[in-house]
Amino acid sequence: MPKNPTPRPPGPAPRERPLLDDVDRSLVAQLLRDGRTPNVVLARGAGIAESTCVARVRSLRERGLLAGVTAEVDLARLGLPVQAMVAIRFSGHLRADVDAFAEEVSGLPGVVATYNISGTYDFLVHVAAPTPEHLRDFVLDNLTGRRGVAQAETSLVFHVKRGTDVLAAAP
Amino acid sequence: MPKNPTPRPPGPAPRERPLLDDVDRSLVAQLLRDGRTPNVVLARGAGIAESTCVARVRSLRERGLLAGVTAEVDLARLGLPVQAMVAIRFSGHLRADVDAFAEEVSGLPGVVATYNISGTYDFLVHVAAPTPEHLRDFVLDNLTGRRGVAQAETSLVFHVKRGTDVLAAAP
DNA sequence: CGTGAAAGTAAGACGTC
DNA sequence: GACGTCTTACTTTCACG
Repeated sequence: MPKNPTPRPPGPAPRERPLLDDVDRSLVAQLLRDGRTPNVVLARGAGIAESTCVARVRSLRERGLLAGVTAEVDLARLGLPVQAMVAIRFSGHLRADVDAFAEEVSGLPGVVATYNISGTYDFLVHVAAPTPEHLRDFVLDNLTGRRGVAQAETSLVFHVKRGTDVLAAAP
Repeated sequence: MPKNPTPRPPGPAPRERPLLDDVDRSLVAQLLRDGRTPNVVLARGAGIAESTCVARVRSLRERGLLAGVTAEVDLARLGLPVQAMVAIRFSGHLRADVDAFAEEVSGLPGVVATYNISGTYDFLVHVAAPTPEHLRDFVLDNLTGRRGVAQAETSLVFHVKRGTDVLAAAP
């Protein structure tokens, strides 16, 4: 493992330089639209040679900017037509309880994602279930009853639409 | 285009048969973990021949079970360290306003996803911004001021953890 | 429908500028 | 760092069980 030239002390946002030039930006944008975009197309789109493109993408991966690639599935057609966002509020806010929550809940069947948030609620749990009954059971069995959980408010998710231009907000 | 043997009349959930056998399940699960999993590995994992695997995956795509493949990015490292979930409540609930909301908002820079939900709020907008100031501007400029929007409650997103076993809930 | 083997295509490593 | 070429590995097509 190559050690970083600047060991960057613990801090929130790595805000040194452009960090991403126009080429990187183009590559990330393309891979965001289609994670299986072939290297040739990637290279043409960014205006660089194929071999250079391989190197750039690898660099992006090694620097952690590109985390991974995942398939997008239609949960309804997979037999999970009932989706919900469950807002969770903690009572004691014990550090141990809060920390364990996301970790444990993310591994439960049907959990799409867990959001640790500020405000009225502490967590949002995005779940998918085969039927409303399954959803109810999931909430009662896995969320409401959990240590430290004070309240759970369930909202049905009618539709999810992914953003198409997230990157445009990056400096 | 091959026409469907069963034109399936308008209805909510396609709940005919297994719809997915064990092979399909294995393929989807693998592609969920890594959308770039090579066909060879996919085939071995599912216990089928490579050519069969190609056919199965294509079938899953054509049936709409596999929608697409997208790269996972580290928003913070991309210069968007401030994430928020903005809960939106509508006033009049005009069909036109509600319909247009998700469509338009999803295209705005910084928007990760838009959730149309039931309950106290009508929408959740997941956004990413470079700084808290940018977030504030985004909410005021693009959400609060929008036609039909009565209230917007912003919660910072500290951490997002994707579920690791969504499929296990499928029947 | 599933399979094996051959043809077509893309990805990754190397030497050079 | 970026490039072009070459080797390797993967995907895909096809005739067949």
